[in-house]
Amino acid sequence: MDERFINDAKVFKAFCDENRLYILNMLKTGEKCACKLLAELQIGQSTLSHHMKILCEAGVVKSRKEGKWTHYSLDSKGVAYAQELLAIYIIANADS
Amino acid sequence: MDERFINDAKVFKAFCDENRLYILNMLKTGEKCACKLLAELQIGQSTLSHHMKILCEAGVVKSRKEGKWTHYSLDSKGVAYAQELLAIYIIANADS
DNA sequence: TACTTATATCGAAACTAATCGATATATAAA
DNA sequence: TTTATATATCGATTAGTTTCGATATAAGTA
Repeated sequence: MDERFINDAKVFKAFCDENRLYILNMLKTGEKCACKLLAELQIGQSTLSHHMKILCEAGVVKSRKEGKWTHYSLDSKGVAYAQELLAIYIIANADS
Repeated sequence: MDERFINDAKVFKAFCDENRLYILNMLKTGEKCACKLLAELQIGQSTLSHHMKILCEAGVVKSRKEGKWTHYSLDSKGVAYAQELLAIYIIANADS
């Protein structure tokens, strides 16, 4: 198995959990503090931290520390990359 | 948790496994028989069948029976839907 | 410095998904 | 009808993920 497929699967894994989709949906309206995300979700604080790590490592979300708080927002570059990646897998073209 | 996020996560789960990405990559060049996919992959026949079911249920792949053989191909409608869905989650816009 | 608060990390439990071998089904061929 | 082949389903196992509570870290406040 080409390592490419393993790495690409990691990016898509960011979108495989309903809590993460809910988080992404909240971030669409702009940067949010972890505490604000936590208040909306029905999960514990450590679980949120885990999901934010997955989203950040997939590159679709970026974090910014400000004092005690961590603010999260969509990372436009990572978001664009995820889109391109999906297109690569499902859009037929002359080259492939 | 809104059921919407649970359902949408199911679509993205199609892309979360490296073997499924490899299968999608093969299908980009056109319809393939299960036996041909199996010959390329390092997995057992029952495992391939399991992955094809997930891809079909997510709507990104369709199957066609011809005698003893089952042929799989990308489903352009499902593929377009998956793309739109991803865009909904990660592309900021004025409405959201 | 001591205390509080925000987030991250750790370890374990619960849940989900991938995989396999065996078997079932269905089609085709002999 | 018997046999062979292609794929699907079943049950068990293994592997990976989500979740939690407890604790650690780090920043701000008294």
